[in-house]
Amino acid sequence: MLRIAQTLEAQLRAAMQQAFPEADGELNPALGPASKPEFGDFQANGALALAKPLKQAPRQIAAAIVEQLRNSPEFSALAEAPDIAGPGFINITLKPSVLAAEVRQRIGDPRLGVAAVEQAEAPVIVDFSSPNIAKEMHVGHLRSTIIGDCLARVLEFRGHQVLRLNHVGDWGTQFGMLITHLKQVAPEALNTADAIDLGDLVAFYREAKKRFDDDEAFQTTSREEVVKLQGGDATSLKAWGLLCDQSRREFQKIYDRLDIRLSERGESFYNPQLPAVVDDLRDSGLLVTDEGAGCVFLEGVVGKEGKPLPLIVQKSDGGFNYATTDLAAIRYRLGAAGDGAERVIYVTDAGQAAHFAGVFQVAKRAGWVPAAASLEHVPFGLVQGDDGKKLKTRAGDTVRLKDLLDEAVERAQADLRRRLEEEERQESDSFIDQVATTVGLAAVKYADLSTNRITNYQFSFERMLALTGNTAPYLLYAVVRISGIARKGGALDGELPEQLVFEEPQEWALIRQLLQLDAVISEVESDLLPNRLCTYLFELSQSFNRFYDQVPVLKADEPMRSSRLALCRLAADTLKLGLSLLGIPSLERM
RNA sequence: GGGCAUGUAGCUCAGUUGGAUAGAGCGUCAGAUUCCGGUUCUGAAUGUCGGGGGUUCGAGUCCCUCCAUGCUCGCCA
Repeated sequence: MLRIAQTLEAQLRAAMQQAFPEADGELNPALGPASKPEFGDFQANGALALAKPLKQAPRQIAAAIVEQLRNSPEFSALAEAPDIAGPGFINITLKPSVLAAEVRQRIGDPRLGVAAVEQAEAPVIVDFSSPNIAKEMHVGHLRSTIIGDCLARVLEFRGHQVLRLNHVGDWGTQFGMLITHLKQVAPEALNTADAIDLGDLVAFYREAKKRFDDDEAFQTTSREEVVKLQGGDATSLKAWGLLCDQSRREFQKIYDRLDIRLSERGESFYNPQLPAVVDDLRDSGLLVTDEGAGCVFLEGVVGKEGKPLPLIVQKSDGGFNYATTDLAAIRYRLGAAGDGAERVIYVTDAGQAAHFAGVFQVAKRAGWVPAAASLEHVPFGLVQGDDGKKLKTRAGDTVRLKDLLDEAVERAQADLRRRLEEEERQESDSFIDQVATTVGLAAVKYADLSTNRITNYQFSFERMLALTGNTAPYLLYAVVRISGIARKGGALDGELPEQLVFEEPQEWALIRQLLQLDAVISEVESDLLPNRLCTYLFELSQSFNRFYDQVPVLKADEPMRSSRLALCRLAADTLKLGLSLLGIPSLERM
């Protein structure tokens, strides 16, 4: 309905201009969706803002605008006569014939009325997931991976050329630590593939980190090891390559399971560009050496004792750090010699907000950000347990992502088996496996996506797997119900009747909901808030269930039967598309 | 101490450029079922939108202040 909204907006603007030519320039219809169904489809609040400059009562202004609209044949073709309500709202209700025509247009359309961007222009980069090599993926990677994938899917569906980049932590101090430690305790791991398994590697990593924190000599050796690696030392590079390969295969198992596609381009990719980044900063006069480190002092950010806060781009030992890498990445991603992107989206936890603000500022001051390009940090909150604290295992360890997904699927399966028993249903093991896997993983994804990402999020298997409420199972069930109608003889892809006939309020409510899809997707595209899409799909499911409960489909007479089947088809297609944009596959039965 | 974020019903959370009587789910209570999968639907109760001030015709939304919680503050990422 975006197209209709745009048309109405233009008509309202013209009506305002005709009614109040003297107020030209500040006329804004303030058109939005109606705040309640009883107010119609749209409401225009523009009359209220004009009260002061025009020195007239807002209702009087609204009346003058409505008068113009009534005289407009173009407006009358779209909408009923508008109402004036409250202090001066103009309520607009679309004609049933217009809504029915919109429905008809969407049926069978693979894009369901969602426009694609004009041209495949410069790419959009979504930087997400980004685990660290030599570590297992844990609950801390969950949100970035799921949210980033969803945003990428939405942008891709809109027709953007999306680069899904996995900025893995495959470089830096951590490798110095790990390689130094392994040289001493498990040297075979540094020249033989898979000499030790990943679980052990993680344990070694923990030990190395502990030594690094406690032992100054070890710290120095580790730093030297980093410099060797960054300098291209053959032995170090080989060891590094082996560790990366091993981790990469483990990550891929998780990505395959979650159906997530990513192109790996780790921190190491930017290594050759780091000296040039610092040189550029020096040439542009931004670089200051302070306490032996290469710094760019940030504008508008004050640290302790009123001193400006530096962004360190070269450590006093000559090494580079993550700020340097992130700057190199920006330069490469936005630069014509690199990706030439127009928008770069970083999906990382909110704790890094200050870091990105600093890096973005320096990149802009260095002139690496073209006017048309944008850098956006998409922050999200912590995953917390039921106790409101950071999620941990009972033993107090970090929760491995694999274990978390396993448990979700196991719980979904136990729940399914119990229900099958209660209902005395017989299903094959492969059916049970497939449904439990889909439901379990869908529940994890949906629970994460359905809350506003900025706040912390309380993780609860029980809540996310619940069959009622705003959960993945509830949405999946709505799709299953429609499939049920198809199985019982309702050909969903049958010929459309000459005229679609709708007469029940539940049908109109469902139609209005269905026609919101394009507006919701465009909102997610700009605000990068997947929970808006979730809310929409949940409300759509509710509208459908109300319709399903109160309006018979298969038993109805023609032409209502065909019209209702068409609504079912559009509802199923919309739900399936919406779920797929969340990264969730649908089921025929469950 | 500085910066950023958060604070909305018993619980988990929505609330889109400031707009009509602040919403939903869960839970609670009361109902519905000859019917396409009841994993459903209908209805009820529940609020100092953290406190206080301000701007405005109008504030959960913007500004100031205070309180609480979390994150962060120079060589990890």
